[in-house]
Amino acid sequence: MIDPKRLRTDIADITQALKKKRYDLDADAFTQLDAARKERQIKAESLQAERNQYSKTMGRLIAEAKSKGGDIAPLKAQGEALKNAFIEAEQSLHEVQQQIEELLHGIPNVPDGSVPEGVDEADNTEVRRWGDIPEFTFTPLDHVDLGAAIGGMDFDRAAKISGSRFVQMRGKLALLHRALGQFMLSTHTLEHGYEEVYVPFIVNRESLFGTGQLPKFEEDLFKLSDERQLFLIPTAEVPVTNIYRNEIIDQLPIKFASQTPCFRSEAGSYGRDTRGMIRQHQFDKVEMVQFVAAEDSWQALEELTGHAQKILEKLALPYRCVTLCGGDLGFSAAKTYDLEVWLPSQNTYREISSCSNFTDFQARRMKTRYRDSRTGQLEFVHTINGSGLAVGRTMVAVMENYQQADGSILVPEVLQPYMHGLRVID
RNA sequence: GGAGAGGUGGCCGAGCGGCUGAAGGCGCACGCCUGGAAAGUGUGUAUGCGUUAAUAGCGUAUCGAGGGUUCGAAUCCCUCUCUCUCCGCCA
Repeated sequence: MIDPKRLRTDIADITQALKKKRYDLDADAFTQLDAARKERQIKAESLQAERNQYSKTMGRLIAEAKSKGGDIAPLKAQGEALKNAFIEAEQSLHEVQQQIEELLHGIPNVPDGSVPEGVDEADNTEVRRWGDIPEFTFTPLDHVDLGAAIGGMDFDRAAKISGSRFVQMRGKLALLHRALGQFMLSTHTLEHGYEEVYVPFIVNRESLFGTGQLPKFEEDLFKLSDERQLFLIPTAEVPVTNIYRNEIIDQLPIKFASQTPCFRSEAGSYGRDTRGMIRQHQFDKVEMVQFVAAEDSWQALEELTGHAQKILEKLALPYRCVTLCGGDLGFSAAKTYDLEVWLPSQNTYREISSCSNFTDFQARRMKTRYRDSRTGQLEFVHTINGSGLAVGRTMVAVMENYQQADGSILVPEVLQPYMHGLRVID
């Protein structure tokens, strides 16, 4: 959520900045609503003050009236009149407050100045490339064909069990999948200073509101039919970030890493990536989440992106890093780097990690604060998160980049300890 | 699933219709004391919102959440939620 105070004082600047995100802020509507809010709030609060004042003297007045044998009905009637006047003012205040809130909840985070202009992913700007694109003396297969040849990657049976966009794996491929997750988690905890967390995979509306998936993006989520309004997590970002919802953190920074399954309805992407494991309703992901002081978040974003890159580098997978342009940037993010891994079968780079600085946007929604050591004031923390990495897509990348002419797959050296020393999958 | 008990400030814990943003204690901060420290002692110690030049005042809200009764609710009533105890069931 954007700071409403900032919206009052800098609305022109914010409106301009949000254009980059292709969001059209109705500044006049906000200004009018806020003026109405101010007027009504002053009125309601002064009526309430009057009423409080009156109620305080009531005990004495009633006692006096009674001792003189007087009638206390008029005293009560006056109190009642004050109450009714207040209730009316309060209702009218609530109306505007609700409208303002609705507007506020739908405004995306303001993109950072360094975010490039643009409408979609074609306008993302490349920051760096790493690794050499492998050259094959044969025509490389994609992971689906490789999986079929090896055996143990079964989309048909997954469809029978569940439907489209699911996979079932067995044997060495299931092991490879597990090894990848373990390798990532171990690297982040042992080398990058993250603490491992295990979290619920089912969350409530408040948590999804906190990180920004709700109220706008409900159709992307799997919702449980149960009356409690629970949802399957689309990313570990939701439960992990919400660990500190409604709390004051006393020690920053905090760095968490967590492996979870992620569930996405993929509504609106019907024709895209229908083949293979690239776009599934369920996939595993290792997520890194940092809570930092406001002044540290930009550095933390660079650091966290580096941690994700490190995984790709250890796996010797060629990748590039791009800065998302305004139009491609998510609702809650102020800036996002995507890491894209090389996929030989597609002869292109595909997203495998997304690392973002949310500044105080999520913290404001979650009411997650810390005490600034210099001013002693409570401030909203900044949150940063990123995939480190999407396990399913990493598996695709390993299979395709490490394939050999005979259809077997070499196991990257760093994974071998996690795979009982296995060097080749065939 | 059945029966019961409870959620009050950073923590513990009183309060059970007006004088309570909330006793008392612990913790914390600052001062005094001390050669220094401990002990002792004094003072202070929530947050949001509004107004404002102001982190000064003033107003308003908050005692798990939401609703209700009342002139007035932390205190009474209802719903929800979470925690604990006992029984049942169970990975």
